[in-house]
Amino acid sequence: MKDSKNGTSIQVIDRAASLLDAIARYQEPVSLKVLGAETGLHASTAHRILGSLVGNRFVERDPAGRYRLGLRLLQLGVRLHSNIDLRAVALPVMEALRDKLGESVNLTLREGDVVVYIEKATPNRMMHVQQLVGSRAPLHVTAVGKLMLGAAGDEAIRGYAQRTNLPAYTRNTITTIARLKDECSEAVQRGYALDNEEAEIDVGCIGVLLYDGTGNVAAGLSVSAPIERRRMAWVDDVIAAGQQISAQLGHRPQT
Amino acid sequence: MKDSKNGTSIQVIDRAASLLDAIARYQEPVSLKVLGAETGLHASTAHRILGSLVGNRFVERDPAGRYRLGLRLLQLGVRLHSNIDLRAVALPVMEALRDKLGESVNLTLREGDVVVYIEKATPNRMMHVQQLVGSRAPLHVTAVGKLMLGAAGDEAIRGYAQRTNLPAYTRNTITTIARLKDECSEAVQRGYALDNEEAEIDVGCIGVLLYDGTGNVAAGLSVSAPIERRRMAWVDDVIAAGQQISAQLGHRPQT
DNA sequence: CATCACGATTTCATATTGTGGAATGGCTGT
DNA sequence: ACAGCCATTCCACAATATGAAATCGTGATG
Repeated sequence: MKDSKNGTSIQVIDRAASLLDAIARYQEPVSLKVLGAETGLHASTAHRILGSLVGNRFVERDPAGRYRLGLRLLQLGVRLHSNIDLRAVALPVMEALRDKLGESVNLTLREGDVVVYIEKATPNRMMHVQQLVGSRAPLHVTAVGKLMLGAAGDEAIRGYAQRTNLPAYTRNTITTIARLKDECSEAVQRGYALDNEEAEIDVGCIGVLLYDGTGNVAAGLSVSAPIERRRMAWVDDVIAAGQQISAQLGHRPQT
Repeated sequence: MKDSKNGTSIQVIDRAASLLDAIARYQEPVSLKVLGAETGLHASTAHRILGSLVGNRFVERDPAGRYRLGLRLLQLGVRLHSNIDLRAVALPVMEALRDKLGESVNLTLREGDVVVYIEKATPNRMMHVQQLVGSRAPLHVTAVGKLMLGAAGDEAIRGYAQRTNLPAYTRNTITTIARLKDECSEAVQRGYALDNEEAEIDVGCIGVLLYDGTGNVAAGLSVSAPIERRRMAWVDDVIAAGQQISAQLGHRPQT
Protein backbone atom coordinates (compact mmCIF):
# COMPACT_ATOMS: atom_id res chain seq x y z
CA MET A 1 0.00 0.00 0.00
CA LYS A 2 2.79 2.32 0.84
CA ASP A 3 6.01 2.27 -1.06
CA SER A 4 6.28 2.50 -4.79
CA LYS A 5 9.99 2.53 -5.56
CA ASN A 6 10.94 -0.64 -3.78
CA GLY A 7 9.06 -3.77 -2.89
CA THR A 8 10.99 -4.07 0.35
CA SER A 9 9.93 -1.75 3.08
CA ILE A 10 9.39 -2.29 6.75
CA GLN A 11 5.91 -1.53 7.92
CA VAL A 12 6.79 -0.02 11.30
CA ILE A 13 9.33 2.29 9.76
CA ASP A 14 6.92 3.50 7.12
CA ARG A 15 4.38 4.13 9.82
CA ALA A 16 6.89 5.87 12.04
CA ALA A 17 7.88 8.07 9.12
CA SER A 18 4.31 9.03 8.40
CA LEU A 19 3.81 9.85 12.07
CA LEU A 20 6.85 12.12 11.99
CA ASP A 21 5.50 13.77 8.87
CA ALA A 22 2.13 14.24 10.46
CA ILE A 23 3.70 15.90 13.45
CA ALA A 24 5.82 18.08 11.22
CA ARG A 25 2.80 19.29 9.31
CA TYR A 26 1.48 21.03 12.38
CA GLN A 27 2.96 24.17 13.81
CA GLU A 28 2.20 23.10 17.35
CA PRO A 29 2.24 19.91 19.42
CA VAL A 30 -0.35 17.36 18.32
CA SER A 31 -2.50 14.94 20.26
CA LEU A 32 -2.53 11.21 19.75
CA LYS A 33 -6.07 11.36 18.51
CA VAL A 34 -5.19 13.72 15.71
CA LEU A 35 -2.11 11.77 14.74
CA GLY A 36 -4.12 8.59 14.56
CA ALA A 37 -6.69 10.21 12.32
CA GLU A 38 -4.03 11.92 10.25
CA THR A 39 -2.10 8.76 9.52
CA GLY A 40 -4.97 6.31 9.52
CA LEU A 41 -3.36 4.28 12.26
CA HIS A 42 -5.21 2.71 15.13
CA ALA A 43 -4.79 4.80 18.29
CA SER A 44 -3.18 1.87 20.03
CA THR A 45 -0.69 1.35 17.25
CA ALA A 46 0.14 5.01 16.94
CA HIS A 47 0.62 5.21 20.69
CA ARG A 48 3.05 2.33 20.73
CA ILE A 49 5.11 3.59 17.82
CA LEU A 50 5.21 7.11 19.22
CA GLY A 51 6.34 5.69 22.54
CA SER A 52 9.28 4.11 20.82
CA LEU A 53 10.06 7.30 18.92
CA VAL A 54 9.99 9.22 22.18
CA GLY A 55 12.31 6.66 23.72
CA ASN A 56 14.71 7.31 20.89
CA ARG A 57 14.25 11.08 21.19
CA PHE A 58 12.95 11.50 17.68
CA VAL A 59 9.80 12.85 19.28
CA GLU A 60 9.16 14.77 22.48
CA ARG A 61 6.05 15.23 24.55
CA ASP A 62 5.02 18.58 25.89
CA PRO A 63 3.74 18.91 29.45
CA ALA A 64 0.20 18.30 28.19
CA GLY A 65 1.28 15.00 26.67
CA ARG A 66 1.02 16.14 23.09
CA TYR A 67 3.67 15.15 20.60
CA ARG A 68 6.24 17.30 18.87
CA LEU A 69 9.45 16.60 17.01
CA GLY A 70 12.57 15.90 19.05
CA LEU A 71 15.98 17.40 18.94
CA ARG A 72 17.61 14.19 17.80
CA LEU A 73 16.30 14.95 14.35
CA LEU A 74 18.17 18.21 14.29
CA GLN A 75 21.32 16.61 15.60
CA LEU A 76 21.23 13.99 12.91
CA GLY A 77 20.05 16.39 10.25
CA VAL A 78 22.97 18.70 10.54
CA ARG A 79 25.47 15.89 10.46
CA LEU A 80 24.52 15.06 6.94
CA HIS A 81 27.55 13.41 5.40
CA SER A 82 29.58 15.68 3.18
CA ASN A 83 27.24 18.59 3.76
CA ILE A 84 29.05 19.33 6.94
CA ASP A 85 32.11 20.13 4.87
CA LEU A 86 30.09 21.93 2.28
CA ARG A 87 28.58 24.24 4.84
CA ALA A 88 31.85 24.91 6.61
CA VAL A 89 33.59 25.68 3.32
CA ALA A 90 30.79 27.80 1.91
CA LEU A 91 30.01 29.88 4.97
CA PRO A 92 33.00 32.25 4.94
CA VAL A 93 32.53 32.93 1.24
CA MET A 94 28.82 33.45 1.79
CA GLU A 95 29.50 35.94 4.54
CA ALA A 96 31.96 37.82 2.37
CA LEU A 97 29.38 37.99 -0.40
CA ARG A 98 26.73 39.14 2.06
CA ASP A 99 29.05 41.88 3.29
CA LYS A 100 29.85 43.04 -0.22
CA LEU A 101 26.24 43.15 -1.43
CA GLY A 102 24.50 43.81 1.85
CA GLU A 103 21.82 41.19 1.21
CA SER A 104 20.91 37.68 2.32
CA VAL A 105 22.93 34.81 0.89
CA ASN A 106 21.59 31.24 0.92
CA LEU A 107 23.00 27.80 0.32
CA THR A 108 20.57 25.18 -0.98
CA LEU A 109 20.50 21.49 -1.78
CA ARG A 110 18.16 19.71 -4.13
CA GLU A 111 15.95 17.06 -2.60
CA GLY A 112 13.55 15.49 -5.04
CA ASP A 113 11.36 18.25 -6.40
CA VAL A 114 12.34 20.92 -3.91
CA VAL A 115 15.37 22.85 -2.79
CA VAL A 116 16.20 22.84 0.91
CA TYR A 117 17.96 25.78 2.51
CA ILE A 118 20.91 24.45 4.49
CA GLU A 119 22.90 27.54 5.35
CA LYS A 120 22.49 31.27 5.26
CA ALA A 121 24.24 34.56 5.88
CA THR A 122 22.06 37.56 6.65
CA PRO A 123 23.15 41.19 6.49
CA ASN A 124 22.71 43.86 9.11
CA ARG A 125 20.10 45.84 7.32
CA MET A 126 16.76 46.60 8.78
CA MET A 127 14.93 44.99 5.89
CA HIS A 128 16.28 41.84 4.38
CA VAL A 129 14.99 38.56 3.05
CA GLN A 130 14.81 35.99 5.82
CA GLN A 131 14.91 32.29 5.10
CA LEU A 132 15.02 29.71 7.91
CA VAL A 133 17.55 26.95 7.51
CA GLY A 134 15.68 23.79 6.59
CA SER A 135 12.77 25.44 4.83
CA ARG A 136 11.87 24.32 1.33
CA ALA A 137 10.73 25.68 -2.00
CA PRO A 138 9.72 24.05 -5.29
CA LEU A 139 12.35 23.97 -8.00
CA HIS A 140 10.45 26.02 -10.58
CA VAL A 141 10.04 29.10 -8.36
CA THR A 142 13.68 29.54 -7.37
CA ALA A 143 16.77 30.65 -9.23
CA VAL A 144 18.93 27.69 -8.27
CA GLY A 145 16.00 25.34 -8.72
CA LYS A 146 15.73 26.36 -12.34
CA LEU A 147 19.46 25.87 -12.81
CA MET A 148 19.22 22.41 -11.31
CA LEU A 149 16.33 21.54 -13.58
CA GLY A 150 18.21 22.89 -16.57
CA ALA A 151 21.27 20.86 -15.67
CA ALA A 152 19.11 17.74 -15.43
CA GLY A 153 17.88 18.05 -19.02
CA ASP A 154 14.62 18.52 -20.88
CA GLU A 155 13.37 15.09 -20.00
CA ALA A 156 13.70 15.77 -16.32
CA ILE A 157 11.96 19.12 -16.72
CA ARG A 158 9.01 17.46 -18.41
CA GLY A 159 8.82 14.89 -15.64
CA TYR A 160 8.98 17.56 -12.97
CA ALA A 161 6.26 19.59 -14.64
CA GLN A 162 3.97 16.60 -14.88
CA ARG A 163 4.51 15.55 -11.30
CA THR A 164 4.02 18.95 -9.76
CA ASN A 165 1.80 20.67 -12.31
CA LEU A 166 3.83 23.84 -11.73
CA PRO A 167 1.72 25.49 -9.05
CA ALA A 168 1.77 29.29 -9.06
CA TYR A 169 3.06 31.12 -6.00
CA THR A 170 2.81 34.63 -7.39
CA ARG A 171 1.64 36.15 -10.64
CA ASN A 172 5.20 35.79 -11.95
CA THR A 173 5.58 32.08 -11.32
CA ILE A 174 6.36 30.04 -14.41
CA THR A 175 3.41 27.76 -15.05
CA THR A 176 4.00 26.32 -18.51
CA ILE A 177 6.47 23.63 -19.57
CA ALA A 178 7.51 25.61 -22.61
CA ARG A 179 8.49 28.64 -20.59
CA LEU A 180 10.17 26.54 -17.94
CA LYS A 181 12.31 24.77 -20.53
CA ASP A 182 13.29 28.06 -22.10
CA GLU A 183 14.22 29.71 -18.84
CA CYS A 184 16.09 26.70 -17.52
CA SER A 185 18.23 26.12 -20.57
CA GLU A 186 18.88 29.81 -20.95
CA ALA A 187 19.94 30.01 -17.32
CA VAL A 188 22.31 27.09 -17.69
CA GLN A 189 23.78 28.74 -20.82
CA ARG A 190 24.42 31.98 -18.97
CA GLY A 191 25.72 30.24 -15.87
CA TYR A 192 23.30 32.00 -13.54
CA ALA A 193 19.57 32.26 -12.99
CA LEU A 194 17.19 34.94 -11.84
CA ASP A 195 14.04 34.80 -9.80
CA ASN A 196 11.82 37.80 -10.45
CA GLU A 197 9.22 37.60 -7.70
CA GLU A 198 8.38 34.09 -8.80
CA ALA A 199 8.31 32.60 -5.32
CA GLU A 200 7.25 35.62 -3.32
CA ILE A 201 6.13 39.10 -4.23
CA ASP A 202 8.84 41.71 -3.78
CA VAL A 203 11.65 39.15 -3.50
CA GLY A 204 14.22 38.70 -6.26
CA CYS A 205 17.15 36.30 -6.42
CA ILE A 206 20.32 35.64 -8.34
CA GLY A 207 21.54 32.06 -8.19
CA VAL A 208 24.42 29.91 -9.38
CA LEU A 209 25.35 26.25 -9.12
CA LEU A 210 28.24 24.84 -7.12
CA TYR A 211 30.23 21.84 -8.33
CA ASP A 212 32.23 19.26 -6.44
CA GLY A 213 35.44 17.52 -7.41
CA THR A 214 33.67 15.01 -9.63
CA GLY A 215 32.02 17.75 -11.67
CA ASN A 216 28.58 17.04 -10.27
CA VAL A 217 26.25 19.70 -8.99
CA ALA A 218 26.92 19.93 -5.26
CA ALA A 219 24.55 22.69 -4.23
CA GLY A 220 23.15 26.07 -5.15
CA LEU A 221 24.16 29.53 -4.00
CA SER A 222 21.87 32.51 -4.20
CA VAL A 223 21.42 36.09 -3.12
CA SER A 224 17.93 37.22 -2.14
CA ALA A 225 16.90 40.84 -1.94
CA PRO A 226 13.86 43.05 -2.13
CA ILE A 227 13.32 43.28 -5.87
CA GLU A 228 13.83 47.03 -6.03
CA ARG A 229 17.28 46.76 -4.49
CA ARG A 230 18.54 43.94 -6.66
CA ARG A 231 21.23 44.90 -9.17
CA MET A 232 22.35 42.95 -12.19
CA ALA A 233 25.88 44.06 -11.39
CA TRP A 234 25.81 41.50 -8.58
CA VAL A 235 25.86 38.65 -11.07
CA ASP A 236 29.61 38.75 -11.40
CA ASP A 237 30.10 38.70 -7.64
CA VAL A 238 27.75 35.78 -7.19
CA ILE A 239 29.44 33.83 -9.97
CA ALA A 240 32.84 34.56 -8.50
CA ALA A 241 31.74 33.42 -5.06
CA GLY A 242 30.30 30.25 -6.56
CA GLN A 243 33.53 29.50 -8.37
CA GLN A 244 35.50 30.10 -5.22
CA ILE A 245 33.42 27.58 -3.28
CA SER A 246 33.46 25.07 -6.11
CA ALA A 247 37.22 25.34 -6.30
CA GLN A 248 37.50 24.58 -2.60
CA LEU A 249 35.35 21.52 -3.14
CA GLY A 250 37.92 20.27 -5.62
CA HIS A 251 36.24 21.44 -8.79
CA ARG A 252 38.58 22.29 -11.64
CA PRO A 253 36.74 24.42 -14.19
CA GLN A 254 37.32 23.76 -17.88
CA THR A 255 34.49 23.94 -20.44
CA MET B 1 21.14 -2.36 25.81
CA LYS B 2 17.52 -1.78 25.06
CA ASP B 3 15.52 0.85 26.73
CA SER B 4 15.73 2.25 30.21
CA LYS B 5 12.95 4.77 30.59
CA ASN B 6 10.08 2.74 29.26
CA GLY B 7 9.44 -0.98 29.00
CA THR B 8 7.73 -0.50 25.68
CA SER B 9 9.99 -0.04 22.72
CA ILE B 10 9.76 -1.33 19.22
CA GLN B 11 12.72 -3.38 18.17
CA VAL B 12 12.92 -2.23 14.57
CA ILE B 13 12.81 1.39 15.57
CA ASP B 14 15.54 0.97 18.13
CA ARG B 15 17.64 -0.75 15.53
CA ALA B 16 16.91 1.87 12.93
CA ALA B 17 17.91 4.55 15.42
CA SER B 18 21.18 2.86 16.20
CA LEU B 19 21.89 2.52 12.48
CA LEU B 20 21.29 6.24 12.02
CA ASP B 21 23.60 6.93 14.91
CA ALA B 22 26.25 4.68 13.51
CA ILE B 23 26.08 6.50 10.18
CA ALA B 24 26.22 9.85 11.94
CA ARG B 25 29.37 8.89 13.79
CA TYR B 26 31.30 8.73 10.56
CA GLN B 27 32.26 11.76 8.56
CA GLU B 28 31.90 9.91 5.29
CA PRO B 29 29.54 7.36 3.75
CA VAL B 30 29.70 3.94 5.39
CA SER B 31 29.42 0.44 3.96
CA LEU B 32 26.86 -2.11 5.06
CA LYS B 33 29.59 -4.29 6.47
CA VAL B 34 30.80 -1.58 8.81
CA LEU B 35 27.30 -0.65 9.90
CA GLY B 36 26.54 -4.25 10.68
CA ALA B 37 29.66 -4.54 12.79
CA GLU B 38 29.07 -1.19 14.43
CA THR B 39 25.53 -1.96 15.50
CA GLY B 40 25.89 -5.68 16.08
CA LEU B 41 23.14 -6.37 13.58
CA HIS B 42 23.18 -9.22 11.11
CA ALA B 43 24.14 -7.95 7.67
CA SER B 44 20.86 -9.13 6.27
CA THR B 45 18.86 -7.36 8.93
CA ALA B 46 20.83 -4.15 8.63
CA HIS B 47 20.39 -4.26 4.89
CA ARG B 48 16.65 -4.60 5.12
CA ILE B 49 16.23 -1.84 7.68
CA LEU B 50 18.53 0.47 5.75
CA GLY B 51 16.52 -0.26 2.64
CA SER B 52 13.43 0.95 4.40
CA LEU B 53 15.20 4.02 5.73
CA VAL B 54 16.39 4.82 2.23
CA GLY B 55 12.83 4.40 0.96
CA ASN B 56 11.75 6.96 3.50
CA ARG B 57 14.70 9.22 2.65
CA PHE B 58 16.14 9.15 6.13
CA VAL B 59 19.23 7.68 4.53
CA GLU B 60 20.81 8.09 1.11
CA ARG B 61 23.23 5.93 -0.80
CA ASP B 62 26.21 7.35 -2.57
CA PRO B 63 27.12 6.15 -6.07
CA ALA B 64 29.30 3.44 -4.54
CA GLY B 65 26.33 2.13 -2.58
CA ARG B 66 27.56 3.29 0.80
CA TYR B 67 25.14 4.83 3.23
CA ARG B 68 24.90 8.39 4.46
CA LEU B 69 22.23 10.42 6.20
CA GLY B 70 19.39 11.78 4.11
CA LEU B 71 17.98 15.24 3.76
CA ARG B 72 14.66 14.28 5.27
CA LEU B 73 16.35 14.42 8.64
CA LEU B 74 17.28 18.03 8.12
CA GLN B 75 13.83 18.88 6.87
CA LEU B 76 12.24 17.38 9.93
CA GLY B 77 14.92 18.65 12.26
CA VAL B 78 14.38 22.26 11.48
CA ARG B 79 10.63 21.99 11.83
CA LEU B 80 10.96 21.19 15.49
CA HIS B 81 7.65 22.06 17.10
CA SER B 82 7.61 25.40 18.82
CA ASN B 83 11.22 25.96 17.93
CA ILE B 84 10.09 27.21 14.60
CA ASP B 85 8.41 30.06 16.43
CA LEU B 86 11.28 30.43 18.80
CA ARG B 87 13.74 30.79 15.97
CA ALA B 88 11.54 33.16 14.00
CA VAL B 89 10.96 35.32 17.07
CA ALA B 90 14.54 35.29 18.24
CA LEU B 91 16.27 35.88 14.93
CA PRO B 92 15.53 39.60 14.49
CA VAL B 93 16.57 40.31 18.07
CA MET B 94 19.69 38.23 17.60
CA GLU B 95 20.61 40.14 14.48
CA ALA B 96 20.11 43.44 16.24
CA LEU B 97 22.37 42.27 19.04
CA ARG B 98 24.94 41.07 16.57
CA ASP B 99 24.87 44.45 14.83
CA LYS B 100 25.25 46.31 18.09
CA LEU B 101 28.14 44.24 19.42
CA GLY B 102 29.67 43.13 16.15
CA GLU B 103 30.04 39.55 17.32
CA SER B 104 28.41 36.17 16.76
CA VAL B 105 25.11 35.54 18.54
CA ASN B 106 23.83 32.01 19.10
CA LEU B 107 20.56 30.42 20.17
CA THR B 108 20.81 27.06 21.94
CA LEU B 109 18.55 24.38 23.30
CA ARG B 110 19.35 21.86 25.98
CA GLU B 111 19.18 18.24 24.97
CA GLY B 112 20.18 15.84 27.70
CA ASP B 113 23.73 16.67 28.69
CA VAL B 114 24.53 18.96 25.79
CA VAL B 115 23.40 22.21 24.28
CA VAL B 116 22.49 22.21 20.60
CA TYR B 117 22.95 25.34 18.50
CA ILE B 118 19.71 25.95 16.64
CA GLU B 119 20.13 29.44 15.24
CA LYS B 120 22.87 31.98 14.79
CA ALA B 121 23.61 35.48 13.60
CA THR B 122 27.16 36.18 12.48
CA PRO B 123 28.69 39.64 12.03
CA ASN B 124 30.54 40.96 9.05
CA ARG B 125 33.93 41.00 10.66
CA MET B 126 36.86 39.23 9.22
CA MET B 127 37.41 37.24 12.38
CA HIS B 128 34.47 35.96 14.32
CA VAL B 129 33.42 32.87 16.19
CA GLN B 130 31.73 30.43 13.86
CA GLN B 131 29.30 27.83 15.11
CA LEU B 132 27.36 25.56 12.74
CA VAL B 133 23.67 25.22 13.40
CA GLY B 134 23.10 21.77 14.86
CA SER B 135 26.50 21.37 16.46
CA ARG B 136 26.70 20.46 20.13
CA ALA B 137 28.69 21.19 23.24
CA PRO B 138 28.64 19.77 26.78
CA LEU B 139 26.78 21.81 29.38
CA HIS B 140 29.73 22.47 31.65
CA VAL B 141 31.88 24.19 29.04
CA THR B 142 29.32 26.74 27.85
CA ALA B 143 27.81 29.84 29.42
CA VAL B 144 24.20 28.90 28.81
CA GLY B 145 24.94 25.30 29.74
CA LYS B 146 26.06 26.40 33.16
CA LEU B 147 22.95 28.49 33.56
CA MET B 148 20.79 25.55 32.61
CA LEU B 149 22.58 23.35 35.10
CA GLY B 150 22.24 25.97 37.77
CA ALA B 151 18.54 26.32 37.09
CA ALA B 152 18.16 22.55 37.39
CA GLY B 153 19.53 22.48 40.92
CA ASP B 154 22.45 20.96 42.80
CA GLU B 155 21.10 17.46 42.51
CA ALA B 156 21.05 17.68 38.74
CA ILE B 157 24.56 19.11 38.71
CA ARG B 158 25.86 16.18 40.72
CA GLY B 159 24.14 13.75 38.38
CA TYR B 160 25.56 15.49 35.35
CA ALA B 161 29.05 15.48 36.78
CA GLN B 162 28.88 11.78 37.55
CA ARG B 163 27.53 10.84 34.16
CA THR B 164 29.99 12.87 32.14
CA ASN B 165 32.97 13.07 34.46
CA LEU B 166 33.43 16.69 33.37
CA PRO B 167 35.93 16.19 30.56
CA ALA B 168 38.32 19.07 29.99
CA TYR B 169 38.32 20.86 26.65
CA THR B 170 40.86 23.51 27.50
CA ARG B 171 42.98 24.33 30.51
CA ASN B 172 40.14 26.56 31.75
CA THR B 173 37.41 23.93 31.66
CA ILE B 174 35.72 23.35 35.01
CA THR B 175 36.54 19.81 36.07
CA THR B 176 35.39 19.58 39.67
CA ILE B 177 31.88 19.32 41.03
CA ALA B 178 32.57 21.91 43.71
CA ARG B 179 33.63 24.53 41.22
CA LEU B 180 30.82 23.67 38.86
CA LYS B 181 28.24 24.11 41.62
CA ASP B 182 29.72 27.42 42.65
CA GLU B 183 29.83 28.80 39.14
CA CYS B 184 26.39 27.59 38.24
CA SER B 185 24.60 28.97 41.24
CA GLU B 186 26.51 32.20 41.03
CA ALA B 187 25.58 32.53 37.37
CA VAL B 188 21.93 31.94 38.10
CA GLN B 189 22.08 34.56 40.87
CA ARG B 190 23.54 37.15 38.52
CA GLY B 191 21.22 36.26 35.68
CA TYR B 192 24.02 35.70 33.20
CA ALA B 193 27.00 33.40 32.78
CA LEU B 194 30.45 33.70 31.31
CA ASP B 195 32.61 31.26 29.45
CA ASN B 196 36.28 32.14 29.73
CA GLU B 197 37.95 29.94 27.15
CA GLU B 198 36.39 26.91 28.78
CA ALA B 199 35.22 25.27 25.57
CA GLU B 200 37.83 26.55 23.18
CA ILE B 201 40.98 28.54 23.59
CA ASP B 202 40.60 32.21 22.67
CA VAL B 203 36.79 32.08 22.66
CA GLY B 204 34.74 33.80 25.35
CA CYS B 205 30.98 33.94 25.78
CA ILE B 206 28.28 35.77 27.64
CA GLY B 207 25.03 33.85 27.97
CA VAL B 208 21.53 34.28 29.37
CA LEU B 209 18.44 32.10 29.61
CA LEU B 210 15.19 32.66 27.73
CA TYR B 211 11.83 31.87 29.32
CA ASP B 212 8.51 30.98 27.76
CA GLY B 213 5.01 31.89 28.83
CA THR B 214 4.90 29.17 31.47
CA GLY B 215 8.05 30.44 33.13
CA ASN B 216 10.12 27.48 32.00
CA VAL B 217 13.52 27.77 30.43
CA ALA B 218 12.89 27.87 26.71
CA ALA B 219 16.40 28.25 25.35
CA GLY B 220 19.71 30.00 25.81
CA LEU B 221 21.10 33.07 24.11
CA SER B 222 24.78 33.84 23.95
CA VAL B 223 27.37 36.08 22.37
CA SER B 224 30.68 34.52 21.37
CA ALA B 225 33.78 36.53 20.67
CA PRO B 226 37.54 36.23 20.64
CA ILE B 227 38.36 36.58 24.32
CA GLU B 228 40.38 39.74 23.91
CA ARG B 229 37.50 41.56 22.28
CA ARG B 230 34.87 40.58 24.81
CA ARG B 231 33.60 43.39 27.03
CA MET B 232 31.70 43.08 30.27
CA ALA B 233 29.68 46.09 29.16
CA TRP B 234 27.89 43.73 26.78
CA VAL B 235 26.19 41.99 29.66
CA ASP B 236 23.42 44.56 29.81
CA ASP B 237 22.77 44.30 26.08
CA VAL B 238 22.63 40.52 26.19
CA ILE B 239 20.28 40.56 29.15
CA ALA B 240 18.06 43.11 27.45
CA ALA B 241 17.94 41.04 24.26
CA GLY B 242 17.08 37.97 26.29
CA GLN B 243 14.26 39.76 28.05
CA GLN B 244 12.95 41.04 24.78
CA ILE B 245 12.76 37.53 23.33
CA SER B 246 11.30 36.08 26.51
CA ALA B 247 8.63 38.75 26.50
CA GLN B 248 7.68 37.83 22.95
CA LEU B 249 7.39 34.23 24.03
CA GLY B 250 4.78 35.32 26.55
CA HIS B 251 7.02 35.54 29.58
CA ARG B 252 5.98 38.08 32.18
CA PRO B 253 8.92 38.90 34.43
CA GLN B 254 8.34 39.42 38.12
CA THR B 255 10.79 38.64 40.93
C1' DC C 1 41.17 -14.97 -19.32
C1' DA C 2 39.84 -17.82 -15.48
C1' DT C 3 39.53 -18.04 -10.74
C1' DC C 4 39.09 -16.42 -6.26
C1' DA C 5 37.45 -13.64 -2.49
C1' DC C 6 34.54 -10.64 -0.39
C1' DG C 7 30.64 -7.93 0.22
C1' DA C 8 25.91 -6.89 -1.15
C1' DT C 9 21.51 -8.80 -2.01
C1' DT C 10 17.78 -12.09 -2.07
C1' DT C 11 15.35 -16.08 -0.41
C1' DC C 12 12.61 -18.46 2.75
C1' DA C 13 11.06 -21.29 6.77
C1' DT C 14 10.29 -19.81 11.33
C1' DA C 15 8.71 -17.76 15.72
C1' DT C 16 9.25 -13.45 17.30
C1' DT C 17 7.27 -9.31 16.96
C1' DG C 18 4.01 -5.92 16.26
C1' DT C 19 -1.07 -5.59 15.78
C1' DG C 20 -5.65 -3.74 17.02
C1' DG C 21 -10.02 -4.73 19.44
C1' DA C 22 -11.51 -4.23 23.84
C1' DA C 23 -10.96 -2.95 28.63
C1' DT C 24 -9.12 0.28 31.84
C1' DG C 25 -7.47 4.61 33.59
C1' DG C 26 -7.41 9.71 34.02
C1' DC C 27 -8.99 14.15 33.36
C1' DT C 28 -12.27 18.04 32.43
C1' DG C 29 -16.37 20.25 32.28
C1' DT C 30 -21.20 20.28 33.78
C1' DA D 1 -21.32 12.88 41.03
C1' DC D 2 -21.59 11.95 36.34
C1' DA D 3 -20.68 11.88 31.48
C1' DG D 4 -17.70 12.20 27.80
C1' DC D 5 -13.44 12.09 25.80
C1' DC D 6 -8.72 10.64 25.32
C1' DA D 7 -4.77 8.28 26.59
C1' DT D 8 -3.01 4.04 28.06
C1' DT D 9 -2.68 -0.89 28.90
C1' DC D 10 -3.87 -5.77 27.98
C1' DC D 11 -3.74 -9.76 25.37
C1' DA D 12 -4.82 -13.51 21.90
C1' DC D 13 -3.50 -13.77 17.30
C1' DA D 14 -1.16 -13.90 12.92
C1' DA D 15 1.23 -10.91 10.28
C1' DT D 16 5.72 -9.38 10.40
C1' DA D 17 10.51 -9.03 10.85
C1' DT D 18 14.25 -12.22 11.47
C1' DG D 19 18.77 -14.36 10.17
C1' DA D 20 21.07 -18.51 8.19
C1' DA D 21 22.15 -19.82 3.89
C1' DA D 22 22.22 -19.36 -1.01
C1' DT D 23 23.04 -16.22 -4.90
C1' DC D 24 24.68 -12.40 -7.27
C1' DG D 25 28.29 -8.75 -8.56
C1' DT D 26 32.54 -6.98 -8.72
C1' DG D 27 37.19 -6.27 -8.36
C1' DA D 28 41.61 -8.41 -7.53
C1' DT D 29 44.99 -12.03 -8.62
C1' DG D 30 47.47 -15.50 -10.90
